[in-house]
Amino acid sequence: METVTIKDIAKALNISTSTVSRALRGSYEINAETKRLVMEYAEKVHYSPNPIALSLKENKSRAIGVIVPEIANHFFSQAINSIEEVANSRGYHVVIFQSHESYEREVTNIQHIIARKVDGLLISLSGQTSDVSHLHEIQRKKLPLVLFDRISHKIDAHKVVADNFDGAFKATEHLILSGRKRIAHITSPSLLSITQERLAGYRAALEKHGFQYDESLVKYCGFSAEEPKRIIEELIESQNPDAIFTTSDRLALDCFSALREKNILMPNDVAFIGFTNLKVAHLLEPSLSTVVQPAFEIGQAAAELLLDSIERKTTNIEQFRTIKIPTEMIVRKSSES
Amino acid sequence: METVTIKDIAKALNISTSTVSRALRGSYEINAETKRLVMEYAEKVHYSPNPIALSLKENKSRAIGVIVPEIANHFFSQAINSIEEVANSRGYHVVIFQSHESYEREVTNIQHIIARKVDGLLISLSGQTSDVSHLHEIQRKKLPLVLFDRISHKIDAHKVVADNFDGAFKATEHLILSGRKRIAHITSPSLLSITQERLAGYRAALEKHGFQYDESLVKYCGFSAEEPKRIIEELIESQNPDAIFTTSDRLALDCFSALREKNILMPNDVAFIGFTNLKVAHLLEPSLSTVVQPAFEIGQAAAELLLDSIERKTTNIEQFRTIKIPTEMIVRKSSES
DNA sequence: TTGTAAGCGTTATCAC
DNA sequence: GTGATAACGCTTACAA
Repeated sequence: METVTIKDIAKALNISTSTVSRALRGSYEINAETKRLVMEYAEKVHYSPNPIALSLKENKSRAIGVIVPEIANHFFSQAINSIEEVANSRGYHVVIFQSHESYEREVTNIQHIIARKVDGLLISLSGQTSDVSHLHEIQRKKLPLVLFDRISHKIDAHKVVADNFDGAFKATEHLILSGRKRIAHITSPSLLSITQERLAGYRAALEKHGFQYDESLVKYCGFSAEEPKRIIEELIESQNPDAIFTTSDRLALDCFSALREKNILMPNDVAFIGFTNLKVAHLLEPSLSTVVQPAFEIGQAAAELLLDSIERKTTNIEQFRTIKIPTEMIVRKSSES
Repeated sequence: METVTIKDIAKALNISTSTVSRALRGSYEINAETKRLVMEYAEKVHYSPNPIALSLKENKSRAIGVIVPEIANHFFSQAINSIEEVANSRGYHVVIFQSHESYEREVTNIQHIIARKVDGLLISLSGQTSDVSHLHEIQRKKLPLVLFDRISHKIDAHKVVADNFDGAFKATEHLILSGRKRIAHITSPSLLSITQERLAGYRAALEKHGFQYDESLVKYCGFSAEEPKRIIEELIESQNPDAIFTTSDRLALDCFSALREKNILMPNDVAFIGFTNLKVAHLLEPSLSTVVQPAFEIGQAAAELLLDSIERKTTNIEQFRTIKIPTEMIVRKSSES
């Protein structure tokens, strides 16, 4: 990787490196002619400043770290999409890490991130994360931090989330209003903030309409390939729901698969709604109404919040913000049975 | 972002920075006691070396750049997944860029990448990319480069691809053997290497079985939201295919949608096969046989090739390799009409 | 075994 | 208006 440095330019032009530097960054105290000369030569040899040297000098890397449970998950890849967009437009680069839903790997990632000297960190917690001392460590080091989507209440920091309560409320109410009585809720691990918020929305809707909350209709699923399948089959068999409200593409698909196998028809036998991202959702199953996860908006807001936080000099007496992105419900005609 | 440096340790222990450095990196020419002291203190104050300083010194960043058309695409996010895994396990970080299928943005990304001083680059070309002088520029700078999936024949470099010819051949033959006569092929922009390879496989299978290649059954689609929809509808209407072989999740979904709207049944009226990634594929439509895109394996092989190339000192007289990953065809019973 | 000093590429602070 | 010099954090000849 051959490179042209400021030194090479200085040597070639028989001037000092400081002059070159000044010319390049358009300092005013410089001879117009010298400046032109330098600029021309720099252009000619494709000079580009070494960002690593800059980083060392300024003690910042113009890179932000992003830790997500899994890249190959539509929600997170969409979020990363917008994060990348915002970051790039503001001159930052994005360094990606995956926790693979493992607390340990999340901690390791954090260590890497700290060592890497990124200027800030965006994180969505793993399904196993309960203890957040690794995040406190980040804050102790005064590294700007924004949690998004899967957050923790054990830490005071910037947060960006979907309005999961409202989304779940709307979803559940939709099922109720279309006449369903036994509305199952299949959701993510109970540890996660999104799980709790959605459960609360589900319960609130039930209560509003005079339904009794029935614990046996609620199932938490991990991220393995088999567990959801098993749990869902069990639920369908033993609880006989006439509607299902689920919280991810993955779980929705597993539900469809299970229903298909048992020859249970949607929307006749079972009405369905889910928090999903796939544009495919309604192709998959025309009766699938959806609460769209605002992945793009969450990533965008999180990245902007982080960059603002990085660039604000007076980072000390900073108020932590929590941004809640509204969700949109898309109701398919065919589910209005 | 407060930090402990080697200097702080030296000062605290009243020794020189070089001694600290030597102790830390376990140099042999050092007193065991001094070493212990340094190690202990470093541990205590959570010392971690500044990778930026290292980078500057060694002129390498231990980061690799990845340019993909779109992160929020299952194929690429899966590929990034394995790239991240390989890179991390070998002590590298992954910096992500998206071209958004735009040649211009690809060029800009390359400039960023070069400026960023990554140690190597993985790239999958945009749908608009024909000219590859930006890649030649990369090579001129002796920056290790691996093209994956969407490659170009205009450049001699390491490449990792799926066996698209074979996959397309198998897919087409499968449709032929199940009795189909008018097999449409809906595919990506004709510029792309994958498009050409798959088209060749499709043609070869037709020829083997004595079918005449019919241009009007082959349609190229861009990546906009509307174009594929329009093209597909037109094709179905005017050409009356009894089978469709398509080359991406996106296109498969658009086909399903179009067929549904026209009340054309699968697999009775139309048999279907596609290059897809979604595990969902067969849930979507039980008749969908699939040639699985080996995204994970491609990413893995590409990352390994790149890192080997980076770490091999004698990068000069290096043979360029092309790795072809086999594809697997998954045939659903119900498509054997 | 340890310390001194130079150097990686850049900019800021002094002189001149 | 320009040039020398120090500094960012670290490693490594070279001296001691």
